[in-house]
Amino acid sequence: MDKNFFITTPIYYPSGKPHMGHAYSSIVSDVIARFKRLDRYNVEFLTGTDEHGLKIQRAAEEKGLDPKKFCDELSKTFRDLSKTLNLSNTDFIRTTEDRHIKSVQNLWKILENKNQIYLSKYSGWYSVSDEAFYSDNEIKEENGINISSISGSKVEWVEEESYFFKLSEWENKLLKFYEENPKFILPDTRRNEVLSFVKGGLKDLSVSRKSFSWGIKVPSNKDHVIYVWLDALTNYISALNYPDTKNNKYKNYWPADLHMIGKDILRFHAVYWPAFLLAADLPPPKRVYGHGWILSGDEKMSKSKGNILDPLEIVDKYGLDSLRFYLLKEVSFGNDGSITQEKLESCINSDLANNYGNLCQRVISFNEKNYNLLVPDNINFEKEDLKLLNKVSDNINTLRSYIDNQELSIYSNFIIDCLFEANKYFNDQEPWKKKSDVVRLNTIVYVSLEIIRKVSILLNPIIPDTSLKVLDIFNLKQKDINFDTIKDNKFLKPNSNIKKIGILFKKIDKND
RNA sequence: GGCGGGGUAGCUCAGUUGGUUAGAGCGCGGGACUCAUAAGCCCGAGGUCAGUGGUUCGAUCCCACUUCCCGCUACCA
Repeated sequence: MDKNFFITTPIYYPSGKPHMGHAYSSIVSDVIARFKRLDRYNVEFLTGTDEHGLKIQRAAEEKGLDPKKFCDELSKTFRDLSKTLNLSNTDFIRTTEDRHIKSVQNLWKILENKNQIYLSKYSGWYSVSDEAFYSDNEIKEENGINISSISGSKVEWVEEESYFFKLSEWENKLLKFYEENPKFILPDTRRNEVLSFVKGGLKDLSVSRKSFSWGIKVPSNKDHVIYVWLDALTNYISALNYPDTKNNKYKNYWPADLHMIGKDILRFHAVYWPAFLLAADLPPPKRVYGHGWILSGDEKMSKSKGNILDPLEIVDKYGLDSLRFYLLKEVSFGNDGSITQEKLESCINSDLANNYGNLCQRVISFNEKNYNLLVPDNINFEKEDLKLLNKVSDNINTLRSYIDNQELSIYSNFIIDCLFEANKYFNDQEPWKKKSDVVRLNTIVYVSLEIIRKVSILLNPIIPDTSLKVLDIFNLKQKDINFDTIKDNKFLKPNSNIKKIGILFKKIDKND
């Protein structure tokens, strides 16, 4: 039986350039996607851009560009980001694509036919830059213009006809759904927030706009465009060829296993999205995970504070795998985390250079001097050898459960722990003193090579480039990198050739 | 205001279904070694586990109150 897994990142609004938050959502999703592939799942991994709305329309007008042309440029920077971050996404969806427009309009018609959408009127203070409505008491006047007292951005009074989705009808059905699916929203603290929000009562949701035109037209009324969430969220099924629910992609991959998102868009994914789907008689996704934010030091990154760490600059300066590793290992997953150059440098030096890099270096170099780059033959495992190797082999299911519960920090720390033990093993066994005991010496070197192989496979989802570089010294190909070979304590063929290895991670001199 | 989460070593965080000496990494001090990117290994210093009171033979872990931080939400208007 085929094992299928569908994971998504949010689709990103391309009105600014990609920032660390985008990079983080994408990288953690990629780690999970890659892990599931190691475990021989067919993985569909979706990312993309959300391109409609007044903000984009106005920005395009200012530049005198056709909005679609404008979006082509913006979307490309996010497509490029996927490449820069070495994402293994299998698709990249844009909300301006025909497949998506068709999908959204179809979902709309179904909701309309099921009497879930009605025409009424909306009024309120609207901020274009925040894309949010504010109530009267959230507005103040400054220098003769009205601004939001929350965000400080300019607001305008909007009064217009709008279609509404009958969200209020879904309160109890959603609560029942949450109860029956206790792990639908993770982490638990986010789940609590959603629950108390829904229990507080749901109002019908405005799902169309007349005030601008850059969007997907309401099928039955060309004066309206479909408003943001009903448009954007639907991307997850558009990419599976919805409304054709009989095709293999949809059949294999929906409902999605995991929507990975930032905590700021949790409500839309955990309340509106399942309500839309239930209302259309479609199954909701299996899980929504709202991860934390990456702060610069202990502050939110912002232009005014000048503390923005651009992911592209970081990758350029420190290398992609260093950034990926840092975000996985150093951020307690689910909580907010922070990144600074100092912490990143310290992480690179301790974990990647001294611990992992140096382990590879010392073992390969020892092998070269004593075995001329051949895997030792004539070995005999003793207790301490098996203890080290089985630390990985015996814990495959535990590792699977870490990933399936999005316990990414625990997964990362398990690997670090293996590295410490491997270094300690090599130290304690003192192979440089065992040259007269040939079988023992063979075994120590063999075990050391094996543990490097195993750990490098575990690291593959996190630092794919470096992992492949290390596994290449054993002449392993992609097909050898999976959870079947990882269990094997004698995967390496005696007397086979291995390759020399260069410096994996250069130490960073703090005086630079 | 309501609800929720949290305050554990200099820093980042684990943990304890209540039970003799509370853990890891980084940083710091010392030691032995030499295969290695002056890396790795060993030892050590450092914590009244936010405060007060209670339950208990016994609380960092349970309860109450206080205080500080964060999130969600509401409203005073």
